[in-house]
Amino acid sequence: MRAQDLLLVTLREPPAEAEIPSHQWLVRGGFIRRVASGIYAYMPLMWRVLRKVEAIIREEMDATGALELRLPALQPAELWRRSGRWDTYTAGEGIMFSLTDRQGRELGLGPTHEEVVTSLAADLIRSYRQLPVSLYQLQTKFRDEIRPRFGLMRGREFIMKDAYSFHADEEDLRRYYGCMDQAYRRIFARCGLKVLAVQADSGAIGGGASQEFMAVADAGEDLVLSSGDGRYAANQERAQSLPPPSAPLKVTADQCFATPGQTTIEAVCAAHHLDPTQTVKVLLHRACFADGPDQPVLTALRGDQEVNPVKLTNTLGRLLAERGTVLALERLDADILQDHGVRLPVGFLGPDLSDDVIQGVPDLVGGFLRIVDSTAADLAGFVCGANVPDRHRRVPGWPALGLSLTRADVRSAQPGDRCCHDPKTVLTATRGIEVGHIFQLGRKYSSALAACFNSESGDAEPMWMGCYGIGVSRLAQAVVEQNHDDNGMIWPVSIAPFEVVITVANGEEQEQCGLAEKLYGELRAAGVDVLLDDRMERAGVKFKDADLLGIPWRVVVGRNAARGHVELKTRSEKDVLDMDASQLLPHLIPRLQRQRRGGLPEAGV
RNA sequence: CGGGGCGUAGCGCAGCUUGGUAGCGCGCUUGCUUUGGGAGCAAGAUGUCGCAGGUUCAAAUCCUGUCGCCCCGACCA
Repeated sequence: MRAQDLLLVTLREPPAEAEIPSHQWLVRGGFIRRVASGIYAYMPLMWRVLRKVEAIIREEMDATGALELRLPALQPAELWRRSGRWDTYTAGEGIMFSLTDRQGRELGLGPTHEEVVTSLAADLIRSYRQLPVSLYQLQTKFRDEIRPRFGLMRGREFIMKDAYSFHADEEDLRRYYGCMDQAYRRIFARCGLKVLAVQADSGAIGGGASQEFMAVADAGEDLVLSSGDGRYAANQERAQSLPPPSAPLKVTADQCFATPGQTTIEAVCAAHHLDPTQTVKVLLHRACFADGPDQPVLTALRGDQEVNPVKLTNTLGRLLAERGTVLALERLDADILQDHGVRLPVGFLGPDLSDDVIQGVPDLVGGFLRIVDSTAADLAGFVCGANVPDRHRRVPGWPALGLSLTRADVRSAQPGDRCCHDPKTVLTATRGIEVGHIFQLGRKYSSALAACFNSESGDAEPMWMGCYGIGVSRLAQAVVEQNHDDNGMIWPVSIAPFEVVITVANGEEQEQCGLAEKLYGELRAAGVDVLLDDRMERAGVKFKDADLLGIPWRVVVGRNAARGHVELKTRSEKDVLDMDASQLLPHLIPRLQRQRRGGLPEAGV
């Protein structure tokens, strides 16, 4: 490709819309252009990168025996009603774009494809002899994100590789899940991406075990907690740890005491010589369901701990399984309660807060579901609010409160906490970009959509399913986020838009042009992805652009062209190698061949 | 949706407080010079000042509404 023909438009200044480096560089380099919020055009350079990423994914997926296909983006509501996800995905907090056609039929633009693929599997798979089957596609997905952000990182339209596997039993599902784990590690390594595999929450997709692949980056939206010994890593949403030990507190009698204006744990502790681990704090939430009024929830935690909303939501989903999926978990807003005549002694709440206080609040039904985190439940004696303004209470132990409580782990693990597997190591925090997520779905979708097969014994059984996603466009941007400097992007050879750029220092010098053309032809003949910068620009402009675009190898045909010499330089190193033009290919080709393998260990070298 | 901010030339911005000829830098076009790290000089083109109402002799500027976008919080590849 010649730069003349590339419609190369680079920007000298970072665009105002871009916040993080990878977004700025991609826009400045002319790789992407914003069309609307969260909607981007992939320009020719970006498209070349994406196609290379997709090729790597195809190779590795095919190697696991998966079959590529293409499912429709436009999907009937009926299918989603059968899995029970239509309402949760379109109503209120829903993430699916939906529409009605001219006959009044409801349709959705696919944010994911479990329903479609499962119903196909139900149609096609009759016998255990056909299993296992793994299907995948590379496709544009649509999600009505509340807040699109960071260019391709969180778009409303993005490219995703999604795969779905079907198995006769759980053991085979586990086996294939392990295969996918390995395939994913190879894919990311080949793309030059540093990732952490971490235990994850399954979220709206549901199911059993799941693992996320996190590209390490400060701009990442997720917090990963990992142990120094490499034996444990988890998304904070899911992470478990040993809480710091509590300071013992001897409470001989149940008694109230005055805490005027002391509405925070810190204030109470400071005024009464207490440690936060000797206190219990209370949080009030409402859990929203599709089928009616909200469930009030009271959560008690040890004073030094923070609630983990994901864990709490999951706990509520289990306890209230008959009400379906928890659509949302919201803090009970004291101001709103006050509008309905409910006066809460905020700052002085205790676990035994009476159900009476919320009677008459619209959209709330019944009394509190009371959850106590293990950190609080383990306290023998503690201090908590007395449910009366300006008063707290010493409690000799939970039996003294006479409550019906559900014990659960709903606290957030924190960096610095001791690890469960080895109390001598502590958790440290890393930020990460979720580039892949693999799930063992189990039989949730196959049961709902009657995707059954006849087993060896002749019984009809729902298939065991797994699903496996990679954010393709997000991955490409994550690579830039991990690989850039003050001058621009630094692509790994394996997914670079071009492997080599030939920069003609002075386009008016016949000798330079002639030699550059000759090398361009030779490199192309050798199967190298090469860009010839033949633009009528000054050398400085071409050097700046070559750096900005991040092409890994640069050949400069300049002042030494007269004696048949060229310069070879990599994007990431400063050193320049001056060599006879005839040496260029013998020197470059073997190195390129190695680098095309990405970060994989070299075989047979 | 809640909170904060911004819409002025292709890009980045000033002008708005105090209403009166729409500006700067980069980019673009032409010419000359220059030619190894975003060149210099000269000449030039480019705007329904987001949109709609209102106030006014007069609105980019003041008022009302509306749309779009960005940032901080709850969702996800």
